[in-house]
Amino acid sequence: MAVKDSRTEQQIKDAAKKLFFTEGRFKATTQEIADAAGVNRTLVNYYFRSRDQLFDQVLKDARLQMDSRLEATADEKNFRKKIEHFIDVFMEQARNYPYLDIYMVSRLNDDVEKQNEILTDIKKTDKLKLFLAEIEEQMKLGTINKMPPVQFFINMLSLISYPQVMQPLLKKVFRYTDKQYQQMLAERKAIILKILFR
Amino acid sequence: MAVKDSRTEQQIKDAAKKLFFTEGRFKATTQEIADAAGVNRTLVNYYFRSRDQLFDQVLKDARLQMDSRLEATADEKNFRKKIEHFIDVFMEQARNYPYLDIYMVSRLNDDVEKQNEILTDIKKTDKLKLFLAEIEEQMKLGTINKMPPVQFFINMLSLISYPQVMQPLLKKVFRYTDKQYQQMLAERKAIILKILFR
DNA sequence: TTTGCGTTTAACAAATTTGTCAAACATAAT
DNA sequence: ATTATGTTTGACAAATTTGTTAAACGCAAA
Repeated sequence: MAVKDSRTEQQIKDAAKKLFFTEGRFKATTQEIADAAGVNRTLVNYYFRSRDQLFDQVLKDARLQMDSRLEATADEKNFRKKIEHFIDVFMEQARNYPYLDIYMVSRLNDDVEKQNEILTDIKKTDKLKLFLAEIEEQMKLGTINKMPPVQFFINMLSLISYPQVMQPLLKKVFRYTDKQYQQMLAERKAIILKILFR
Repeated sequence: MAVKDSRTEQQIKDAAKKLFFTEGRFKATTQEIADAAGVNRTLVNYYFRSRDQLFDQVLKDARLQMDSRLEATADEKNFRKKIEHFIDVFMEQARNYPYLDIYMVSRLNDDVEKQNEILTDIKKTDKLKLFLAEIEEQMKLGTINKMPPVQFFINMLSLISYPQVMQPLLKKVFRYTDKQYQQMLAERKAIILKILFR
């Protein structure tokens, strides 16, 4: 009998993820996704039944990605090294999937009423709680400036992600070539560290 | 004769801007916009000819808004006060139109090829150049940490805007009520100032 | 009142996007 | 070679969204 193989299903999902998360083409149609995957459009229905179900699969992946990112705590005792590791992970993520976060926000805004069930039960993970506690501890130790730990966390996220999300616009504002912008982004790890550690 | 009055045209544009910039409903249809404006859908075509032309008008407004924001330099001699004024302006803007920036990015990503002419000639304004020069000067004076002035500017933008853009998601992650989140945002001016000024 | 002109509306047409289905296809097992 | 099972395709139907048109409407000037 025929083997239930076919990487088509994955190809379609990957194409959708690339369009949404990497290229920020939020209004991509199933036709565009199929084209990007190099397959016939009806295969989207064959494998996912409907456009919405494909989108929900993709959203679910985004959510898992975010969860795992929030859990991405290093087995590093040294706090500064741990933060460095966080920045590396987040920056790499933001480089590959600059629009992942705002895709999720966008989906949240789309429904408003429906409150997409995939995004309902997002919550502080245990690791995140532990991390926030550790941040607070380090503030007491004086390694970093005192503030609500959540603010420290949000600062870190902001400084990493926003320049990636805004890349198309900021490139125009500053008249930067792609190379110049990447160079600027590369400089940021050190700058962010300096900011976070007083 | 009949007066060429009718605030309908403006109502439609305002409704679109609210949906796009304030609510982040990027996939809003003309029907939804008309509903939000409380008018018949065909009036969109009557006043703007086509959906795309309305969207371009809205985009043009966004662009003007951004331009004026980049120009929003205070007649303030004291550098710190000037930065405070900037933060106030940007925070207020981000509060009213949290999705304005990413709407523009989204539009830039939509076309890719076409390179929407409305967003082609965005560039460093003179005021922005002057501001960057002033930032550099202040670094020499030691008021703020040394780094490429553009990085200082981007840090400021990131710390202000990202928490607003990500509000729907971060509210879930941290299990914050709306009130708690607004409280957290309100705390940020002082925190951002502390970060920017060493 | 009537005329003129801009505005609003509903019905309709066109365009775009999504979903269905039956037939063709591929390939491994019989 | 034939069969069985999963995959792919094109043609078609349905749904959604956008655009057009002619008629109705409102109101001020003649």
